[in-house]
Amino acid sequence: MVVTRFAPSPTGYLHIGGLRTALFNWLWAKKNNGKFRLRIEDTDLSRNKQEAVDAILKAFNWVGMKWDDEVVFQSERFDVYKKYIDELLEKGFAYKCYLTKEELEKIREAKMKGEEPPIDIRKYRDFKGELDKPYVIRFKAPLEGKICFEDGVKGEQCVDAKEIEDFVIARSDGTPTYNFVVVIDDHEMGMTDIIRGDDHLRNTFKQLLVYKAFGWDVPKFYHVPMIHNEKGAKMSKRDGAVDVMEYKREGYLPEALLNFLVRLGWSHGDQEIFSIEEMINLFDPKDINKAPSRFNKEKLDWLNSHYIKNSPNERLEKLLRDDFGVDIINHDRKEILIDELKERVKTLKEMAEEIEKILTPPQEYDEKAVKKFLKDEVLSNLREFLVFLNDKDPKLPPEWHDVMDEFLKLKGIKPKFLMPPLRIAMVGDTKGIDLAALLSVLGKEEVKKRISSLLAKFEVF
RNA sequence: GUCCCCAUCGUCUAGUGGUCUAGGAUACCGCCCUUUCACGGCGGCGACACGGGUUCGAAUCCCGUUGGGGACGCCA
Repeated sequence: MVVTRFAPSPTGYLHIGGLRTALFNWLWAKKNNGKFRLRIEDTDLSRNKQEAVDAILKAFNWVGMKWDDEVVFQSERFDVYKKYIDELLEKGFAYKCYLTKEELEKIREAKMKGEEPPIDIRKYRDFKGELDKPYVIRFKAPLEGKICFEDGVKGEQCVDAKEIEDFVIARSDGTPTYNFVVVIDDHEMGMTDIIRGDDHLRNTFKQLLVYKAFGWDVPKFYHVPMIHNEKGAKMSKRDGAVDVMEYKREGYLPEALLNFLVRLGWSHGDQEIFSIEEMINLFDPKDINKAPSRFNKEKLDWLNSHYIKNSPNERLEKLLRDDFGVDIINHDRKEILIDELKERVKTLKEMAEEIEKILTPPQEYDEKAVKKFLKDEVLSNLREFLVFLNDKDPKLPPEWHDVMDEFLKLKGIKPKFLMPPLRIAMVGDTKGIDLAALLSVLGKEEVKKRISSLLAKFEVF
């Protein structure tokens, strides 16, 4: 059985790049009728935050990716790790290192500058005694040879053993570190396939050594290139929306986000639109690209508008109410309103704004529009239309259309002397949904009110 | 600095030696539809980073250059 996982560290929110990695893992598990598991990597107690965990789980809920079994928290498994660390210590695969933080800092600085470190990081590798000083536990990495593995995306990956240092597996406070616990958990959780960002490629070699030390089977690795920002560099908070939930707040549908993300670094011929079912059926990590890709908001917008168009009105109404505080559930003409709007907006947020704009009487009138369309004779048209409306009772858009037509014929005037001004009276400018639909949504009384308001402001007696 | 990864339209990508005068999508531009703005329809602009090989033949294979990215923690 295929078992995959997503293993975020709780740092505040679910990152958009993390979501794509999670999606790939989830799809692959689903496709193979396997399991997709969640593990919170919170070994660094100083950074552990409960709200962060909640935020991540919430994001998963929003996009509808369900994980199997219970969520594993590494912070609750320290005794397990301790056992394995002791085992490595006993078998001579690991050792206590008494180097101080200051000494380590010097080594690190030298490495970054490309200089020879002043102190050998393996100083205590063969030290037999015990010192009454704080220590970390390091893994004894091989001194020579090559370490290799077959990456499912990038092919065979090798590194010279001397490139891999004796890495820390337990801190001086006894807590275990990432490269160690990942292996323990992936093994105990039965992981068969690991799809993760290629920023982990280097770590894989260290992890391989741990697998080997325990004699465990090594899962299949797939290292997927990162998502870059629109400038081509690693995405960071500076780039705006990196928090998945930000997309919810901005009015994106989860399936649009998922569709967008699945096509970032993965493709299936020319296909652009994928339902969740199609993604599951068609996804295969062997089709993941080797090159990093850039985040591209226009494409996301396009997908989102596609999914909005294809959403049932009822769903849209609920989202509008729950997420944007625009409640039109009881509005008589809500179907017309939603039908009109869903065809033209890119986001739910935009839709909510449009609804507000329509349902709220205009506070002001667009200057340019007024100048262009509200000539004196036009105002008298509006006044006459107001009267004309008295013994009419249009309800649906076609009826409103007929009423306007009739009026135009009766007066012998062109549409532009009635329609744009009418629209200005309704919403304050000349842009928006079909006029007949707009009038229908507002209803005759409101239409009259708004015409009167406009006349009151511009009519000169 | 060291090691590693990558390289097709602005962007996401198809493409695995001949069917490529390189396909799709998005963005952009134009036309049509339309009282308006959008949507939609149609059309257009637009790329194999460069230089060497290999081959009858290269976007596809090899080498180098350039460019971009990543890793180098008692973070994950």
